[in-house]
Amino acid sequence: MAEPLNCDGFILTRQWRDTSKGVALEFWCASEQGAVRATVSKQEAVFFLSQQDFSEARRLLGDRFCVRSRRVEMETFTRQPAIACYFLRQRELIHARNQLQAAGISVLEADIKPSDRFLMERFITGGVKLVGPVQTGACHIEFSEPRLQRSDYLPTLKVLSLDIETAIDSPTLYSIGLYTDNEQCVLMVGQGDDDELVRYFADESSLLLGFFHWLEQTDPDVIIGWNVINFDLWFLEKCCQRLGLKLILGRHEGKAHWRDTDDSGDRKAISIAGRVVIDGIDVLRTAGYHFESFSLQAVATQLLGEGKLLTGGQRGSEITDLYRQDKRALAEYNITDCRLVMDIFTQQGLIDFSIARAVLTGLPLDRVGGSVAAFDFQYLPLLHRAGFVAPAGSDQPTTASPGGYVMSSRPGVYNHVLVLDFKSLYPSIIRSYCIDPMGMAIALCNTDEDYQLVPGFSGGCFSRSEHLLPEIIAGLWEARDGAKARGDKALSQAIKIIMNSFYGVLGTPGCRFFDPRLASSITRRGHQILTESKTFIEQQGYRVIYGDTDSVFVWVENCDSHEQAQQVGVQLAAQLNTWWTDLLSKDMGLDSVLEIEFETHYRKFLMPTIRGTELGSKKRYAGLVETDQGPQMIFKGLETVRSDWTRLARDFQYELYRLIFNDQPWQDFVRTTVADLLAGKLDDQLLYRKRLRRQLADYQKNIPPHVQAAHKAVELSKGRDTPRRGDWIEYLMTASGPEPVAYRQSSLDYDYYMERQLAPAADSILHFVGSSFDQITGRQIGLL
DNA sequence: CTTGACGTCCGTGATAT
DNA sequence: TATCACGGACGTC
Repeated sequence: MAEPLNCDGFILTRQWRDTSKGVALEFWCASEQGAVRATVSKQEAVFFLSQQDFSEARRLLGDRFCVRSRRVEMETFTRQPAIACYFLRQRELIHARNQLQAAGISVLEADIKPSDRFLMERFITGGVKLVGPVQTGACHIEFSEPRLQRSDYLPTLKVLSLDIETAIDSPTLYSIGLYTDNEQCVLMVGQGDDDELVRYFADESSLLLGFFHWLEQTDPDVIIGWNVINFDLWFLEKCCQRLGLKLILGRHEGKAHWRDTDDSGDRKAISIAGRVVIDGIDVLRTAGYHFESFSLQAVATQLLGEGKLLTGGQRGSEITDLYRQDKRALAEYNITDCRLVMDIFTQQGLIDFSIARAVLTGLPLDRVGGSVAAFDFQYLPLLHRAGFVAPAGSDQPTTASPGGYVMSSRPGVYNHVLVLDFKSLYPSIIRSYCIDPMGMAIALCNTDEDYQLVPGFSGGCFSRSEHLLPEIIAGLWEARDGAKARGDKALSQAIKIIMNSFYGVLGTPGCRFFDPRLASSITRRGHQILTESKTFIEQQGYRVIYGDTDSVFVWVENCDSHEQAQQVGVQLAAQLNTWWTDLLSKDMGLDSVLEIEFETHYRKFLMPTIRGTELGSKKRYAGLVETDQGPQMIFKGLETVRSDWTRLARDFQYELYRLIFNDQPWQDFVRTTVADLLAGKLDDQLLYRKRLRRQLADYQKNIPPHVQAAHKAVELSKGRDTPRRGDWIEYLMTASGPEPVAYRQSSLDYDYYMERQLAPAADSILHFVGSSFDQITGRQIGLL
């Protein structure tokens, strides 16, 4: 029986499908009352044409190419009247779109999925108020034809951390670890007495069926894991195919649907009705975390200070040994990995981060990437209400627009260097200079000579009063300030990423609003702002020794105290802000939201030269800052922070810089390091680690060292150890060239390490103290 | 399916000397 | 044997 209900929910999944009566939409939500399914049927599919193209379309396809059409109160970006064309089903829309596009007609907004259009036009980005009749009796709440409205509701999601264990060399499933806040268990293939942790199943089929049953009973909203889609779930999919089962992971017996997200088929996406799958690696990347290795072991160690129960290269065979000899121990290992993933999510607030991102962008909770889609979701509904239809976007080859401005640097070792940087430069340019796709369309079509435009670059210009993007950015900016004030780092970070991506998409042809004039009007304005800021600072009597995109590095030459340097920094920032505000106001009548901040004071600073020249380097420097915890070294771009350099070189450079920055003797340290290296005391620091960025066979033009090592690994393991794309190659440099660490045959080439690792790591700084690695070590006899 | 430009460094392999 | 252009990896913003 049906009774009316009013309920707040949060959209987990969205789907559309064609039916005989029109397009049906299905939304699964999480709510206080449990899972909710809302079905909305009889929706029309829609795209737009300019009036002129509409006439052409009718000539091509006949009067009835769509079920109805309507002149709407909207214009194209070339200010032609727009016609909305409606279809009973999405497949008919797609058919018409393909025919029209083949005839060269611009079909507008034909790529928006019906479910997304439904949500975006209602500004529903996550939270939703559902009002309508519900069916009771099911294990979830079933809304039929409800009204959906945006709501600010934030859910508490039920999370399952999942991890499977398998044989290493055959597609055999051993166990599935399942970890929620309320229950932890391991389902395992084998004989044994069930206990509080482990439940045994006779074979893989019964284990999988047991898992599906467990999932239905536990009914989580979110499944998390580590590479969980491409490894765990894909492995289970393969098992199911082999055993003639269906992978039932969704609510209401929903089968998993798979989609390739790249050409190679290496990366897949999964969609499951009513549940979202969030991968720990993806969400950390999205949130801007960076780790040298994203292995669970490495990340858990860094974030939680604890690691897995089994580590190291022999893990695969250890798992098989455990499976044969000690299933209870394997279960402990399995559930530990589940717990580590859960702990990482909890500690770092990754579920809250995902929710915040979904709310801000309108993207599904589990969507990876999606900057272009996020822009559409925010922009299109506002654009429509402002009376415009979005352009079609083109795949024409385009003129490139420049990126950030990187100054040439003045190399040297300095005592006091200040870094001032513009806070969210590109977003603040968009706001201050009214950068907006619609605003540019309006300005370019304008014929009134007295109309006051905001000039851009590369032929771009903008309406002073009619724009959308500056307001969108301003809204995000305000939300970010709020998040910062509340100490909500995840949300603040999420907003920062989204603000920047809204600039990024305008510069990529994948975005329908792409236009080099838009991108250039942002980046070239950035060049101007940086260059003129430099001039201003130099007029105040300071040298600018470097700058990159949104920052300037200021040398305070005559300075003898930390306090004095700080004062200069604060003062310069204030002066620049006033100066820019006045300039925008006087010259262009604009309200500046540009804001430069005094960010860092380096007590010691090194700007290296390009190796083997006297030219200043870019994107590489180091310095010493005073913090509450004492002095701290900062390295950017140098060997110390590069994962493709050996531990030897990285630690050596760090320590050498530390000594020199602290005016301590360093010569003995260099000599000792060399002596230790030659004595074989540092052999554990000589490993090179590089990623195979492509398939082994694709390295044709030349064979770099790590690829040579990979080939040797294949050969020496008789093909059992064949590195694949994306794998790390670990190798050592030996008398016979690079050799994989696991199959090394020749002796280590210490000379090579001295010449190619220690010397370059040291010379960048020794250059400025009038010395060199060779001079200290006496490795080469001069010719004089 | 889809933010990117800019930059350094090492090593390879071709070419000139 | 020296020089050069390019491929490849990884970093900064």
